[in-house]
Amino acid sequence: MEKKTISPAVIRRLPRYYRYLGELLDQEVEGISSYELSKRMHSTASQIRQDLNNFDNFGHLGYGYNVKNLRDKIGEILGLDQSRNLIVIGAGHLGQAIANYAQFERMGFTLTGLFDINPDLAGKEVRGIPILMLDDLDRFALEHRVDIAALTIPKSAAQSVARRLTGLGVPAIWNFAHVDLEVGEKTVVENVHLSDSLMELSYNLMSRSRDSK
Amino acid sequence: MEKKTISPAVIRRLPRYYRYLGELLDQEVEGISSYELSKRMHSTASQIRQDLNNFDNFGHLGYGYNVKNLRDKIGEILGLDQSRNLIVIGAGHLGQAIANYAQFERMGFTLTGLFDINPDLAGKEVRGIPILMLDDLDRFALEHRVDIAALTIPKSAAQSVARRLTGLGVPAIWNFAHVDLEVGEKTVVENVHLSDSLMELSYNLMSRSRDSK
DNA sequence: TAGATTGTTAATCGATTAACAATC
DNA sequence: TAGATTGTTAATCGATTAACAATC
Repeated sequence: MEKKTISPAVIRRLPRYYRYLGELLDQEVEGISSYELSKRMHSTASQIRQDLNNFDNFGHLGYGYNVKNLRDKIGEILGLDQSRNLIVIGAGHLGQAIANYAQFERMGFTLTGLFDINPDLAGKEVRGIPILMLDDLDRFALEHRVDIAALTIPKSAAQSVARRLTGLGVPAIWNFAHVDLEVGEKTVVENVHLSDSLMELSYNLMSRSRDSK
Repeated sequence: MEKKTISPAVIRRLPRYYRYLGELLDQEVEGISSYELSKRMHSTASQIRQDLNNFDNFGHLGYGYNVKNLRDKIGEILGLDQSRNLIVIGAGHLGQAIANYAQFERMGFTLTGLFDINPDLAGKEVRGIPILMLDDLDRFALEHRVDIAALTIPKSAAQSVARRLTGLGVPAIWNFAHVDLEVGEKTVVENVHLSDSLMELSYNLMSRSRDSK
């Protein structure tokens, strides 16, 4: 159905294009050349043209790209035109931060469930969604379609919950626990390893002070 | 002082090595070969040897690598042997999640301040650290050394706070707002763009269902 | 010792940058 | 039209994988 496969390096850049094109849209910019966009994004015109040519030919010779068309197309490629049900497992601060992040709804994600093991939280609502006990997960998953489960639980619990989720047929896990989950090939896992990110920051901070000496 | 420069691709992998070596240490594994480690990490022995040879020669012929030595060395390269003061700006759920994450202290990061603009939060404590008002930031920064500021505030406020931080001489920003901050070259910025991460997940979910057809 | 495993060079693969003919 | 800007090919750069002599 789709033509050529798009390289991982390009995929990683697509959300960033999407974000910048959204800003341009807010600023009511209708069209932009690869060169102008590259200046804004601190990228290169060459890379932008290479990237965008992975899908359809959207540019207009002598004019550039239509911001709205291009953004819609990228959104489509990223699957943002689909609607996805998201549950959050772990209703601590991190879980609630994600649950509260209304922005996600704009990208087609709907929070449909929130789970924890702490009985004190049972019934408490976040944006109209009651916190359920983890024991209810199986029943919930049978009654509702779950596309993505965000895992905001300690790493000790993450692997077993992940296994349970794949068993229930949940196709994608957004993993915030500091472990690499071992799941079958068919399950999509996206990791957000905050400690890794902080370590990279730490390294850059080190080499910065080294350079300035 | 340090020999050759280490490539970005290697740097990005170091935190992951650090994590796996920590697990091995917990399991009281003393030594491991590049081949064994590659199986655990779903990587290749060749890449591991290439990566580790960026710093000192740590391997022992016919034996492999000493887990403890190697982990310490990687920690040192990442700067985890230094102690760093961290402040969190934005005491919402995300900010509190980070403030509460005790694990960071093990890597040499100490939470020293927590700021918000909501007067209702003034004086409330998180792990013994009182929430201060953003107005107090300048005075605080003059009185205490701040190495890293985590920005867990809406994107509309992020750029101006970032400018303020750099003005105060804060060398590094851990940015959770969904904008790319425009700061001087000397400031280290590490971005955690959750929406980008979710979009990448969405893409992978799309292509998964495409493949299985 | 003999088997195991490194460090390192060479080969391959992928990603980025440069260049320019085509054309709106 | 003439200037601007694309799509795309070729050149360069960087990262990964393969191979193997050196040696504990």
